[in-house]
Amino acid sequence: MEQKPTRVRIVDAARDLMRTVGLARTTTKEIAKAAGCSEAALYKYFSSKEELFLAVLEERLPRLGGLLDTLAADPGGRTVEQNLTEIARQAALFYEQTFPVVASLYAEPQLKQRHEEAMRAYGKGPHKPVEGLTAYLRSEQRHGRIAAGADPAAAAALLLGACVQRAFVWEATPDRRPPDSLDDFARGIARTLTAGICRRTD
Amino acid sequence: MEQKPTRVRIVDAARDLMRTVGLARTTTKEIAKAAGCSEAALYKYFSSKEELFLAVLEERLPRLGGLLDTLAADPGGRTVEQNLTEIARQAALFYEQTFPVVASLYAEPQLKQRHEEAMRAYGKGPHKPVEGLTAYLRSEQRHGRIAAGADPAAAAALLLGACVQRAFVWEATPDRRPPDSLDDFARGIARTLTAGICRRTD
DNA sequence: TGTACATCAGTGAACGCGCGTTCACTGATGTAC
DNA sequence: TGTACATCAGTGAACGCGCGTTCACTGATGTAC
Repeated sequence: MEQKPTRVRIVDAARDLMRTVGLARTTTKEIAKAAGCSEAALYKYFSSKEELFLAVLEERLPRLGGLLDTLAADPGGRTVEQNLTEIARQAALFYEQTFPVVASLYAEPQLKQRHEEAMRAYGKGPHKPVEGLTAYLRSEQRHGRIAAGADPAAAAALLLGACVQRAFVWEATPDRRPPDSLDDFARGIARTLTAGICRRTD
Repeated sequence: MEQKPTRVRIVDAARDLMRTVGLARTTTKEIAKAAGCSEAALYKYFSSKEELFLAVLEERLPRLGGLLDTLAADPGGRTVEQNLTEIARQAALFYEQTFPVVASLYAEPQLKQRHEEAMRAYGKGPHKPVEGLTAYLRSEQRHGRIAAGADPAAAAALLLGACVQRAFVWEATPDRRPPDSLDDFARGIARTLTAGICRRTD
């Protein structure tokens, strides 16, 4: 059985612990134990614990950008509602993975700020999905598949907001699970967003 | 100048530090300094630092329940869109205050879990606003002011999700501020949610 | 083919600091007679 | 009115533990001649 390089094992271990026991309880001792090396080895690859955490954030958090950018360029042969359903699905999965780790940075504002600076330098960040989805909706608007008077930025905030919310609300609940399946959720919000809830006169 | 009771000063100081320097850097020494008492005094009122944090969470976090419950009982003489605009305004303010503190609990899962258990015991929790708003929308639906085929739960998730998202997305941005004013934001999402974004045939 | 040396990934044990917590104490206020 | 004692809010200084970090070291592998 092949053994992964030590650095990879360290970053993986740190990410796993951040997710399971939380940022505050993720100690160098535990990371080393989980990675199967000595604590001293951590400092051969990272100059400090903070640098290790930054590496986790930069190298082990999934992206959401791709899907949105490709859709903005080419909506494919699907309806707007179908596309929004798929976006909601992907976004909900993305935030489910990402949110607990990113949220815990609020406990360490210095780390949070360094992470944000690093993201900015690469043109990433939590505002990118909203901007990407807004761009997609605007392009649909130009093609006439979305009402001319609609507000793409508001629509993007609504859709992605619902996905973020889903990631954090239902954990605090007794059974720790959302009340509906991911597919039902995605279909429901895509449909509601496209149709609106007001009473139709026709 | 009247001096507040020591216990109040301690809890206030802890809350302020949690917000400014973050949960991880909020030490008993700093709390005592900010409250103008000795560290030993903290232990006259709380059996541990964790108990003090729980007191902050239970006694110093604002609620959102009220507005939603009263609206569900009596929508007043306003349109659905007007009510949703006001809800969005209040919710955005609420999450702006609440989110940084609650998010940081992800760094301390044990504290997070104890807090959630305490909330459950009081019938509170982050899912309450969604349920409250869903209830309000359902009552509007019964009164025929919302389309019979609409999905109140999805609509509630969209509206409140956008408010949560607003609280956490724009902090990571270079200027740390949302691109639009609170009023514009609230109006935009309420309008988009009621009207929908799809092209009308009429 | 053997030898002397260099490089490299990783370690065990220690270090010092800052943290949450506790201890023995103080000085002010209340109370019984 | 004075005295002896009890109660109470709060303190200064210390304690011990766990943490991130560093140090001197090892054993394996590569390389020059």
